[in-house]
Formats: sequence, structure tokens, C-alpha cells
Amino acid sequence: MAAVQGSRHPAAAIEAKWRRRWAERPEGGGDRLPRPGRPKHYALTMFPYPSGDLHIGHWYAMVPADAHARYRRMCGDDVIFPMGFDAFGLPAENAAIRHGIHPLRWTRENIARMRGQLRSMGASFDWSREVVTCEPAYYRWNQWLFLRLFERGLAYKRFAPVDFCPTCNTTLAREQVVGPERVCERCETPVTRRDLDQWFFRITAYADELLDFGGLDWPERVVTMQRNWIGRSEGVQFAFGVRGRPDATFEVFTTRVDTIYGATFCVLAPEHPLVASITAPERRADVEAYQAQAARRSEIERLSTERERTGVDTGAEAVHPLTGEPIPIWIGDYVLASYGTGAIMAVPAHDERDFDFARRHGLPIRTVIAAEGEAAVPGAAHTGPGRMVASGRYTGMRNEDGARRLAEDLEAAGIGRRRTNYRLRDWLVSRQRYWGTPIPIVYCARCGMVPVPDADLPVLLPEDAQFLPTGESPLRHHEGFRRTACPRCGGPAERETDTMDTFVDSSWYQYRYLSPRDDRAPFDPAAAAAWLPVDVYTGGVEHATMHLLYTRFFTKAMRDIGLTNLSEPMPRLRNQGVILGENSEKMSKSRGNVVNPDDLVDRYGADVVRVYLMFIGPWEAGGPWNPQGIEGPVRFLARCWRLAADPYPPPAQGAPDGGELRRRIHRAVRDVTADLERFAFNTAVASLMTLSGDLAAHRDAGGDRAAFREGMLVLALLLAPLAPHLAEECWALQGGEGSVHDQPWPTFDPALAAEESVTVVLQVDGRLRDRRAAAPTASEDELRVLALESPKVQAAVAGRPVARVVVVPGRLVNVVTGA
RNA sequence: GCCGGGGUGGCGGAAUGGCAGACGCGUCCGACUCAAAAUCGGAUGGGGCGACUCGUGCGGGUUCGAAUCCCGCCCCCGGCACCA
Repeated sequence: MAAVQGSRHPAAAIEAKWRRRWAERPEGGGDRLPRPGRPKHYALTMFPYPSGDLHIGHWYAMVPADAHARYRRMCGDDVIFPMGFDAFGLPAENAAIRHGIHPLRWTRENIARMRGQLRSMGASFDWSREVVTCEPAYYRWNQWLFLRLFERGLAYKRFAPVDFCPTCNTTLAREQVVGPERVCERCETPVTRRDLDQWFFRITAYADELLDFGGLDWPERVVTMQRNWIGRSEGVQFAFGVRGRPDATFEVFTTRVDTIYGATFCVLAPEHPLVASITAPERRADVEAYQAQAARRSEIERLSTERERTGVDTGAEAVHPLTGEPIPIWIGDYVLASYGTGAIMAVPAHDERDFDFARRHGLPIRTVIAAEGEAAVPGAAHTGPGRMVASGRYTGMRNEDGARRLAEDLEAAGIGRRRTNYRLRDWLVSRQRYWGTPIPIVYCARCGMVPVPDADLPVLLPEDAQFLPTGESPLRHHEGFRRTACPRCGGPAERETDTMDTFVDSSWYQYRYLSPRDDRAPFDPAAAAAWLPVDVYTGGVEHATMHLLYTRFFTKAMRDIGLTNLSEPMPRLRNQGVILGENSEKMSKSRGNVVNPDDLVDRYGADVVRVYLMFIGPWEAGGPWNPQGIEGPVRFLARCWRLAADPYPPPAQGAPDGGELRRRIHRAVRDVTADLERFAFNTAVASLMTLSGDLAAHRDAGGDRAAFREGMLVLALLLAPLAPHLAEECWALQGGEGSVHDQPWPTFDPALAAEESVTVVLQVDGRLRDRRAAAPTASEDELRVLALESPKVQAAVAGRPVARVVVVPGRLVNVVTGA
């Protein structure tokens, strides 16, 4: 392709040509092991849901991940960079209900379309390892893993109140309920409560281990979010007796035993099992009315942002375990049945919620911690540290010491025990929907709950289900699916009709990529041992407390089952930000600010879109789309192409030799390498823009041709991860051999990259007064003399005594005057 | 409320103790052109004719020297939010 003076590069033709050539190269085979003698590198980017169209957000996530993988490959690593589809989930089923198209067909058509769009990105995905989670070859192993968890008691069924989305018509995991209004994360409908038999994974068994982030190179905020989500808290659990009821006791949990002498009442959750039996006859009507109201409140939307701490007196009294004093027992919905013991001791003087409740209901407030060094705030609880007062033999102790002593003493006396509670709940995995993995369990009238034998897997999802939004799984109404024979006794039995949460699919997909067609095991242990763990995992922060917690749990559980010896699946994690619309709002069809990558590729070519997305700013920051800004990368790549394609001008009189250009080439290699290592794609692009400018200037001045060609080849190499098509074209135009992507990453000579001469800044009292050129190796003494000789420095010193001269070799001299 | 991240030209951003604003967008001026596009060159934080001076959310501090470190505050974004 001949260059036309001053023109833009023919992106479409160049990209089509190279993509054709690349397609002729053999693919990896999908399950090969790392080549001996080379470090392996497993690059993984979160796989997409096949929603139908590739969004600019997918490009923003995947292009830099691809650039990094390509860079590692040129560095000599044996890289795998697989891609697949997270293909089960609600949108497919909703499309089926709305448009009468089968979820399988809808999903497969979307995948076919998205595969093409993904190819247009020019990413180095290894398609031979592709995984599609809605195919039986994949979900069969969800079922297999479910059974292994079931055998270990890590999957269990329990009748429990669960969050239910009336719009999606299914139960939700706790993590899928968001905000104080408790709405469905998908459709923002307020969730309701249902009491159902549900399947759970016992993630809480790993709560403490999940809190260990040692050795993880993860963004701080993700670690913090997981830590808060797990919500470990240490305290003491002990029992209160009920006055006049020697048979009845209830346990409370507190993190503040030091305030135990300040407990002036107790509060039980409205659902607490003891409430019915201890309520005084004259209080029964009020208590039952309150219970009914509380039950309704958790079912109906809770829109009131101002939380009133309501409650009613049961008329019963608890016996304080240390003082023997009777204190009233109330019920109130600010005490959660699902946390701790569902009951608390209330210490209004030192807990804001209890304080508020006591004020509202006229209950006594007793101070037992004296605020030290800070004024007591009138009309508020003192929650900070202090000396214990009115606390029996603990009076006078610092509250931290008192807490320790009280915990020991309560334990010794057999009254209470130290205990750790977690905010984390077990993972609710059953969904009353069709488009998911069937749970491989059979119910037999004679044998009870029976797991489907491994040999009978997969339990296939029948294709001829009815899609009606009934709130029950469509499988429940599918007689052919539901009726089966008991695997144990052969008698008539029924299948479980719930399907699994789609987060199960993505909890172990990184294993499946290693041997995607293995039909004897979920993955090949030899491949797993060779390739895992994932070296770099990239994706959005929105998965911080769901997917990333679940996949850590899965790896730990799989380790304990004996399937792997890993404890952490993804030791290194990087998050990209979010690309916003031109108006800085979230992109959405309803806002009309969606940027379509296909249109951009048609107009500018994939390389330009890639480079622009990386140049926009720090990857983790994201930011608004600026349609004008893309002109920068357009011009930059066009210039690279013209430099490679235009004929070289004849040598000029007094033209530069290659020295300065070579220095700049080495500096570019140094900077781009460091930037790609640290995922700083924006500054890597900036360095390449600078190099292309240096090459253009050298050429226009008729400089040394050998140095220019050397620089052009380096430019093509450095550009290869970022703009793979154009880099290939430039490499070929400059006579590079083979594919640019098969070349080793260029190295630099630090001595050559160093400046020949540096500008040393001369300051007087920290203010800039002059600049001088000096050798980078100039000694402190030389620089000091240089500064003191400067007329501008002398003028600024103005005859005052020089107190000190600070010299930073290679950088600056600061002359400090005065006494 | 608690936790985390952030605030730098007209805009995206660079610089993590040493020349603030790399690189780019935009704008202005010039070259090429019949003209335009494309391309190339120059200018571009504010003030001042100038020597200079002010300037990284605000106020203080440490330091020869602070966008960068420390203290206090304001604002923006994200997460969690009755978890005892």
C-alpha cells in the first residue's frame, strides 16, 4: 500500500489484511500444557454475559487486558488468554417470556454475533479454549461440583426466610439485594420475604480464611469491601434468665461486655422463638400486633429512610446475670433475627440505637463508662473509651481492661463464652427459574433426598419448557423432567426443580478453560497444576463482593475436596473503571448516550479505538467519552504509518547523526516497558507519541537513515501490544522479518537511555533563578561552583551571606541565604 | 454515620519530596492549496510592557525545597448502612 503524502492510513484495508493472515496460523488446540523452558502466564479477563451486542465497556475492559497479555508474550512468557461466555441467566429467559424466543436460541445467536464483534477487536484471545456455560458439557460439571460440596456438607437445604424479587420471580442471594430500600440489584424492584426450602453453600465455614488477604496483590478497595462484607466481630455471648420462668433463658451477643452493668433492658427480635411463651397476658394483644406489623414491614417496601426504633414491651422481665436485677424485655425490629442470637442486652448510655430506643420508650439510662478527657455530650450515648463506673468490682478499670476481665470471668463462671460473629451469610444458590443449571437432587418418598449419581450426569435441562412468569421454576410444571426414578430404590421420585445461581458457573470457569472439552473431569489436574493460578485477573469492581468472594470460596472448597492445592485462584487483580457517556452519565439506551464500538471501528479502525481507550486516562479511573479526543490517536497512528510508508528523503548537509535519536529510542523502550508492567497504558501511549514525533523530526531533518530504521522497528515492536494491526504493517513496511508479534520485546541500555546533558535548576531560597546545562555525572562541587558563578543567582543572593548550598546531582542546586 | 478513593490549565490527564501542567483534545496564528480537507510549523495556566509575580479544593505545619509528607476543614465519587 503506497503512502499518499499527508494522508490518513487506510485502517480498514490494513486490519482486514492482517486479520486474514493471522487466521491462517494454527490455534493452540485448547488444552496444551505450557511449553518447557518458558515461564507460563495465565491472563484472564472476566467473561461477558451474551447480552447481544458488544458494548464499549467490553472494549474498555478487554483491550488493555489484551495489550498486557501481548506484552507478556513478547517478553517470552507462554501466555494463555482465553475467552468464553457466561451464558446462563435471567435476560435470556425474560426474552423468552416477552418475545417467545427460546433462551437457548437467543443465547446462541447472541454468542455468534458477539464472537464476531470480539474478533473485530484484534485481541489475541485463544478461541480454542472457549467455554459456554449453558452447554451441558459445561454445566454438567457444575452439577458434579455441587455433589462434591453436598457430600462434604458444604451444600445443604434449609427452610429459611429468603429475599424474593417479584419482578424476576425468583429468590436472590443476599448480595443481590442492594441499598437501604432493599431492592433487586437487577431490576430495582423492592424485594419481598418468602419462607421457602432453599439450597445454600456453606461459605461461612470459610469466613476466617476468606479474611486472610495475605499474598494477594489486589486493589485495596476490593480487599476492604470484602473485609466489610464478611464483617467479623468478636464479643461475648451469654444468657439471661426470665423472671418467674426457670425453664426459659435467652442468649445475647455483645461486643461491649464492658458495658454489661449498664444493661437496663433487653430487646428480642420480633421473630424470636421465645416471644410467644414469655409475653404477659395483658401485653399479648400489643405484642402480636407488633409482630404482624414487623412481618409485613419486611414484606412490603421499606421506603422510610428515617428509621424509627419502634418496639413494644412484652411485660416479661429478664434477670441480669451479674446483679440479679430484673430488667424489662421488649421486642423491636431493630434487632435482627438473622444476626447473632436475635436478642440483645440494651445499654442506652453507651449505644446510640439503644439510647434512641430508651428515649422513645421512657426506659432507664445508666452510665457505666465515664468519658475521659472529652466532655460528655448531653443527649447522646457515649460510645468511646473511658473508666468503668458503677460496675461492681470492675469499677475504676479502663473499659478495654474491664472487657477482657469480664470475658474471662463470665467464661470461668460458666455464664458466657467468647464468640465471633460474621455479617456474612451462607450463599443462597437455588433459583426458581428455567435458564440455569438443574440441581442434581432427587426426592424419593422412601429414600428421601438422594443425589443423582455421577454416572447419570448431566441432568439435562429439557428444551420444551413453558416460560410463564409464575414464581415457580418452569421445570416444576414439566412432568417429563420432574418425574423420575429414585437412583437408590428405583421407585417413583421427583427431581429438584430449582436451578443454580449463575455465579456458580463463574466460580470455577478459570479451571475449565484449561481443558474445556474434558469429559471425564471438570478440568485436567495436570493442566491446572501447570497453568494455575491466574497470573493477572482483570475486570470491574462491581464483582468485589459477589463473584470474587464466591470464586475464592470455590477454590478453597475444591482444595479441601482434594481437587486442587491452590488456596487463592487469582493472586493478582486489576480493576478497570467505567466509561461514561459524553454527558458524564452512565451509558444507557434510555439516556441516549451509548457509544457503539462497531460504528467506531467502521469509521476509524480497531487500532484507533484500542489506542484511544487506553489513552483516555488511568485504566482504573474510567471516565466520560469525548468524541473529539479520538482525533489524537487518529493522527498518531496515521503518522506512524506515514513514517513507515513514505520514501526516506535524501541525506542533507549537516544533518543529525543517529546519536540523539538512539538515546530517545532507548528511553522510549525503558518508559513503555515500565508503563506496561504497571498497567499505565495512557502514559505508554504518550511515550510512543513522543517517539513518533522524534522519528518524524529526525527524518524531516534528513538525519541518519540507519538510526531511523532502527527506531521504526522499535516503534513497531512497542506498538504491537497496543495497535496490533498497524504495528504489523509498519514492521513489514520497514522490512522486519516474520510477524511483529513473534519478536522478542526490545531491551534498552540504561547508559544509552541516559541524557547526554541535563538541565540543572539553580534556586535561591527554593525559588527558581536560573538553569544551566551540565553533564549528568557532574559532581556536587562542580555544580555548587556552577550555581555560585551564575550572575542571576548572584543577583538574587544580593550580597546576603550564604548559609548552605543544597546540591542534588543531576537535578538542582539550592543556594540558601540568611542567618 | 462508617469505610475506601479523589479534587492539578477551557477539557482528558502527567509528575509520589527537587524545573507543575509530559502526552493529547480544543483554541489562535502561520505554511501548503484556486479553495477546502488532510498534513506540517508556531503559540497557548493567570497577571504584568518588563525584571518579575501568583498558581495543584481551603487553612495551618514539617522541610533548603511540598501537587506529593503531617494536622484540621470543605466538596465530589464509590461501597456499606439498624450486624449489637
